[in-house]
Amino acid sequence: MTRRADRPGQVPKTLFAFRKTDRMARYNVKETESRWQRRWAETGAFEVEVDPAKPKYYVLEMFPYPSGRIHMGHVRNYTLGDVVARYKKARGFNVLHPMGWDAFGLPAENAAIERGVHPHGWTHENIDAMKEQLKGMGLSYDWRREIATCDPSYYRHEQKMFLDFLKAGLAYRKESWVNWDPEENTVLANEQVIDGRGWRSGALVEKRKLSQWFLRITHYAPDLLEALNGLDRWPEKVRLMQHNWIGRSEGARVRFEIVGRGDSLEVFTTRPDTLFGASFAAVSPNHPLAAEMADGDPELTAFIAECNRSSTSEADIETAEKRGYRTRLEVAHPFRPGVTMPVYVANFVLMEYGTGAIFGCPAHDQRDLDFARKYDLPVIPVVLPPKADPASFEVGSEAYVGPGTIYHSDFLDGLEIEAAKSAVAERLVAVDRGERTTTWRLRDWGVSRQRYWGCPIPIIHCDACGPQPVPEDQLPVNLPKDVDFDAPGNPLDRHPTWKHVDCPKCSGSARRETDTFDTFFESSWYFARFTDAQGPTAFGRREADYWLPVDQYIGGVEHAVLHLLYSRFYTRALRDCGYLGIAEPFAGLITQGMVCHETYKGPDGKWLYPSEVSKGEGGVTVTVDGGAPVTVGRVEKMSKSKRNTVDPANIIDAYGADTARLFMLSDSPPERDLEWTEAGVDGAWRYLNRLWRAVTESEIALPPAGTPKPETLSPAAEQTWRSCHKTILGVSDAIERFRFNTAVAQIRELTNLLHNLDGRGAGEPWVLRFGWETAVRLLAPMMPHIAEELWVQLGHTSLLTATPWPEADRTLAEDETVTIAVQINGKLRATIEVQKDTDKDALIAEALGHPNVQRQLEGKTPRKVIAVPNKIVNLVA
RNA sequence: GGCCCCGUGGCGGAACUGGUAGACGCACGCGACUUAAAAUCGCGAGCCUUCGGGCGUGCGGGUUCGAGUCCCGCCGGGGCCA
Repeated sequence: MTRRADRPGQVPKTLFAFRKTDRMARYNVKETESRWQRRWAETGAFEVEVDPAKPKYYVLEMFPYPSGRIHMGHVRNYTLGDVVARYKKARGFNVLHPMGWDAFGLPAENAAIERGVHPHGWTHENIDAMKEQLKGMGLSYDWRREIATCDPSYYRHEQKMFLDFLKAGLAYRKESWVNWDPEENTVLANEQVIDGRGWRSGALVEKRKLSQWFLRITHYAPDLLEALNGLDRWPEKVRLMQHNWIGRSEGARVRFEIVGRGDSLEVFTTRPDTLFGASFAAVSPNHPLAAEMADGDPELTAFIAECNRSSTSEADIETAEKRGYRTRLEVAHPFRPGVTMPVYVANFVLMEYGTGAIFGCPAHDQRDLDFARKYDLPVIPVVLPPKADPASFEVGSEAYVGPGTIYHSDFLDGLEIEAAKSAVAERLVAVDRGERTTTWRLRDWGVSRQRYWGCPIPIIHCDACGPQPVPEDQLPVNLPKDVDFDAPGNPLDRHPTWKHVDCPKCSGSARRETDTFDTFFESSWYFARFTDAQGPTAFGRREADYWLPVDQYIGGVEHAVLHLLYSRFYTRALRDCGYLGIAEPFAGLITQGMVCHETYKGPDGKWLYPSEVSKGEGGVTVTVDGGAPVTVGRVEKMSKSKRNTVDPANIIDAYGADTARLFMLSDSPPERDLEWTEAGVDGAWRYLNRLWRAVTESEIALPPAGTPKPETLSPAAEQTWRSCHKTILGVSDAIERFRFNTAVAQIRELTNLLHNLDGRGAGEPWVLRFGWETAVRLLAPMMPHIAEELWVQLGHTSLLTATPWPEADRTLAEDETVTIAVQINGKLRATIEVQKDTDKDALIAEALGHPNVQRQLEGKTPRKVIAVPNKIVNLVA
């Protein structure tokens, strides 16, 4: 059985064989690829400047975190972007295609803690290593525009932006509840809390109230929602996710009078129509009223503390058991004189949503029902399902949330739900007990992190003057490098000198803010910095106006909400602070699928790397050393934990970048998951070699480059020539629609045709030259190195990268004849070859004359005949 | 639970607005070359077949001359929101 290299690091057997048998100039992948990479760099092939005379096109791939090594996800991402960039360049666009590093973040600090290396050095070493790897992929970046967000020349600008946001009221400070890891002395994001414990320390996470900086993303909530409609080159899926995340909901605020006190409890509800079904009220454990009632009540204090120990994420709250504590407070129903309801502190009410308080209508809300059953509260149905009998309708263990008619509800009786919502709101306004409102699920963006490796927040805290912005002439606030990671918590906090400064207002002694920005801050504007990466300001207005928005942005779906939403917000904030003139940063978006691989387990049940297993005789999978049986598991996303990763460095080393790139493009469309298979890479590799041999080892002497087309072409030559034109059109269209897999398929089809042309007929050598040139030019965005090399082999001296995209002759791409399917009763019975645009009657006559048709009809005349020129004939017998 | 997406050969996937289902590739089989193998090249291939044809795009129904494509209802997988 044939086998490819089982270890990615090993040179594939195919490569050995090829080298041994090849007598002529062989294709030396390594030498060729690095030579062209050098050539592109030397000629500045991808360096661009603002040029108002040319149409611009900005291609951007989500920049990586410099972890030190590229993974297959990067390879896929950057290959997709590179195809678009190179294609658009060939199409005459002034293409901006930059790359940089999302260089702040936790892993650098973890490395510092675990291995005693400084985040700065660690990050820069990683950048150097990854840059080398990226360069080996032959990507068409303008490397002069490279940025690293941890560089003060980058982050100083966002410090300035933050101060501008502060002035514009878009940034503010407030206390909020956070996940606190008591062992690490830091705040954790919700996704860093696993089962109520810190993801690294394993300590039980607490909720704490902390003063934090926020960006007022909610100010733009209506626009961020509305403008999704205009993002017509975004995947519907992503727009939907953002729509849900922003979560506009219409409802009402209702103020319930607290019995025996002068004040009232304000609740938000999306179902004001069910007000008469209310049987309790509940506040969040973090509601001021809860704190007030807990004062002197140890049991409630304990309950609140317990709630604060559990996760803050909505999904966790939703699945957790609904629990509450009954306070001694009662509230009065606004429209039911004399009726009062108990007030609970409940673990399923979120302080951050609405008003942090709800009324419970158990009959028509599942959470409220669960709660009511547990605490034995009344369940009063007020929405009668269509056709249900009011006398017998009851709510059991499932709340009724469907449509219906309101009953048991005084002045609302008989109304439909929507009408009842309006009626209640009107009445609430009339008695000054509430009104209609819209609330949003979206919350302001907390940007403070108790971390060292991030952008310092340019604020000075003065006991006398409060928080003061760092004066602009003192920017940037540089991160000090002399820090230690010996103790948990933020090293900036315990730095001996850094934080001690004078207050810019009163000159008294004050302290620097020791929190740093969330790293989503840096990625919210890097696309703008790329337009003018070396400039003294964040970016020039002229550059930004010319290049922005990004025409095509490409990255993983995992950023569908946060990064993409933050960037949309940030761009609006920058616009309103006078930095640029657009609202939407990304006009087009592709979210690529994951790169997956089979999983393997050894006899001991431990995961094995693909490089540790081998598929032997008869398809049995065994370990490479020892030959022990291996269990082949499902195809899953490549991950370190499952060990189903393949290192791109090994693949590029063994097969070259072109092969890796081709494989990334050929099998699946970009948005779908891609299964990495050794066999697939082999296929790409074989294609590359076949192509090389076909052009360089052909026994047919091709006419010199630029030879005019001969007068006469053999029928085969004519056919092939036309196919070239068809392929140009087809491939162009496929690339425009990002269907790279079908683009590759069409080129392969063309090269198969060229292989079959023996070159002896009239004009055939000319057509072969034209065909191979066409194939090479169409392949250039995908396999740029071998394309350049073959371009030279074909006798050209120009850089293919600087050569325009081939022009198709549309009249040649259209066939003179078409094959028409002939159906009888919708079933295919024959095909006929006719001149293009043959009219209906002629089609029918031709079809009826076909022997298969005559046999099938057995002399009968069809009852009905459908004929569509250039398409089909259907005879209904 | 709600909303959205996806179900096509042994496998990845093609099929633009309804019009010859399965392009291209992987795996497979046969043949050529070879002492032999690998590589390479050529050929074959959805399934069944009495070689006329029959059946086929998750299942059931519908619209249509005609449905992978449109509509309704299920089943299965995935995603987002609850």
